[in-house]
Amino acid sequence: MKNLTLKDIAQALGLSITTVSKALKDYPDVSAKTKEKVKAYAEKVNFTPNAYAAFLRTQESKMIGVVIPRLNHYFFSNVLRGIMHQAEANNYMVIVLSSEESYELEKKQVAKLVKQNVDGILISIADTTHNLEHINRVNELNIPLVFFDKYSKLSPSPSVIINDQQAAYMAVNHLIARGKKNIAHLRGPLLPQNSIDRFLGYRKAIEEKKLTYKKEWIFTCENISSDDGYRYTKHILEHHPEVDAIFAVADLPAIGAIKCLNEYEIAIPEQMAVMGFSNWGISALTTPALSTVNQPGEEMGASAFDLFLTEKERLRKGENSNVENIELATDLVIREST
Amino acid sequence: MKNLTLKDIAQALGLSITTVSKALKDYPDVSAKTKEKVKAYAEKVNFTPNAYAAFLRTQESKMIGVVIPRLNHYFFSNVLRGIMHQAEANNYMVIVLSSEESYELEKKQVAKLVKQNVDGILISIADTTHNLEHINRVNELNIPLVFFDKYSKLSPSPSVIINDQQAAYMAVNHLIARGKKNIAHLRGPLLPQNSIDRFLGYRKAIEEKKLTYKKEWIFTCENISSDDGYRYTKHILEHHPEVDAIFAVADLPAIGAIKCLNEYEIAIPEQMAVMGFSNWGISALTTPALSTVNQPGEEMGASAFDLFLTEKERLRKGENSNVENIELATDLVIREST
DNA sequence: GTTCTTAACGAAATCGTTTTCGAATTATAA
DNA sequence: TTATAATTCGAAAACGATTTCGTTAAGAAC
Repeated sequence: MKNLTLKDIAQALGLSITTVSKALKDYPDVSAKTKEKVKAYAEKVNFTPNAYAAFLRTQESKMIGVVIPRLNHYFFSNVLRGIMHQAEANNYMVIVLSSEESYELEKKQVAKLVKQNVDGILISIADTTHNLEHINRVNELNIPLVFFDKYSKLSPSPSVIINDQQAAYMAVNHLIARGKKNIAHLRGPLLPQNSIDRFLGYRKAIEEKKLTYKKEWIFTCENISSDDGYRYTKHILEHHPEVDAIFAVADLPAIGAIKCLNEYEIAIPEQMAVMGFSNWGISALTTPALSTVNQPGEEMGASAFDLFLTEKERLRKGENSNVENIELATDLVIREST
Repeated sequence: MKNLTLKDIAQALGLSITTVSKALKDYPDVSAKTKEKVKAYAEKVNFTPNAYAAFLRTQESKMIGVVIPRLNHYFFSNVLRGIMHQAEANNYMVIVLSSEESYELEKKQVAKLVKQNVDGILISIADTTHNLEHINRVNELNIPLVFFDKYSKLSPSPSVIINDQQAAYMAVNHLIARGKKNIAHLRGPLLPQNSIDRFLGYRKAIEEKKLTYKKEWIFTCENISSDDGYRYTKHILEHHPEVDAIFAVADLPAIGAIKCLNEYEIAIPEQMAVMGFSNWGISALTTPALSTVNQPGEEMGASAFDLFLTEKERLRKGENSNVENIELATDLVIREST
């Protein structure tokens, strides 16, 4: 019942440990006959080599670490799913750690993964991460690192992201096409690139169509929470009655906005349209259902893992080739709120 | 920059590997002076022993495996948070795997964890798990295993759960106290214990207060999805107009119910009250906000990890003492829907 | 001076796998 | 028949930490 070792197989078959090991790895200096015999037996007793012992020789742990800003976050759950699915297909185990959107914790988690000798790190950096020393240290150690979704332009590591600016641009254009003229924006915190890009996409659409752009219509959701959305929407209703649409940096603030509008009995989308971003599972369940931008989470996770594999290969054979940066397509999900 | 070894420290300090190792682990046969010296140096160069090499000797991987039915599930995310927090405090790494509510996949994931030599397994079994051979195999291998939330009465492993029956009983009593007399129940699948218990709590409350109990008012949500809730609520409106309250097995079906009621412009809670179960983050954001039962997710995770530690200790020194089963308290969260 | 304790340290075996390098056997060529 | 090459296998040395069991040296007891 206990986990078997090469030694057990060798004894059972009257071979040496060496030969058994080589047979299982298709070394050319093992006869076809013994290979067959060994493989058949290994299959029968469900043998898999001890990962820890193997690591000691190969220095490959067959584990990757993933650092995400939050665990209970619909989008990141989907990304994780994609990562794990791909990892499984390639015989990797996944260690998931959360930075809780804290730079300090993020540093610790990365250090922990390095100490664990993971073969690579996939990371979506925290909103508060302003310094990339911890990432650079990973690079110096030649450990493959891949960004997904929230990256930093300060590091040359490969990444898989969406074009946030263009996605936001499309979303706001959709509001404009619906006849909205005074569009407020609930933006994200100042640091992360995607919150900047979504804001830029918003402004580009507004300016291109020569609509009113007002600083007073921009609100910063520090926590990207529904509460942020609720509070700012109330403020908009009370102080900026001319606003006829809200574009939020994420679904959660958008849902908070809808909650507020419902309480004030404002007709959605006639009096006020609301647009979210991310397409969380719940966004289809609000009344009215929320229009939003679909982010392909699982696809992003799978791509991130694939990028890790190519990056690992790249590092193995010198630094000649260039790192890859993948941009995934998004699409608008039009529901009842616009 | 590379990860240091005992050898490096030994050379730097002019000691043997043995002494360095023993100094770091406070062996009594090392002088206080050298202990100081070694510890100070190890601290300075940020040394931590290689986990893989250590495993080979001690057979302790300092990793635990967690199997949950779904990744993007608010409640389980919270449980995970609790587990990870406690694991971190005790220097354990966590491998998370999802069974996707499939018995077959659950078996595979457990087998994978065993092959990885995890020190223990925390598991919440899938709705479709009807056979506990895979769990029993883990027990036979003397690997500590702990159930959380969804357990099975067929295995003697320790568990941390809530009293589903009592929680449901309290929830339905609250509906009754609000003057509701014809209460329908959107129950979960037939197999998992907690869906059975919530149903039993519902029936107990109904029968105790001599209210009408009708089989036609019980609906089985196979996927515990919002869609289930939406569909059955529509059915109730069309075929059972006398029903004045709905008690759902979980928040998702309850939110589907609210969505449906809003579309039909049924007044909530006057014409129809709705009660959920779990207190998901979104349940506060619906219009009207959903009343529900709060499940202490993080606490459950932390307790599950603690149970793992005591179970490990129990196994280490023979099977004399009894396994522990912890029951956490729940509480009603009354919002606008009741 | 001899014997015995005790304190402080190290040599070496071990965990299970990988891989290098030789040895042994067989087949081929001269 | 002998020399050479090809084929198939195994011995042994890593990887890095842990732990058993000795060894050495200093001090205590006689």
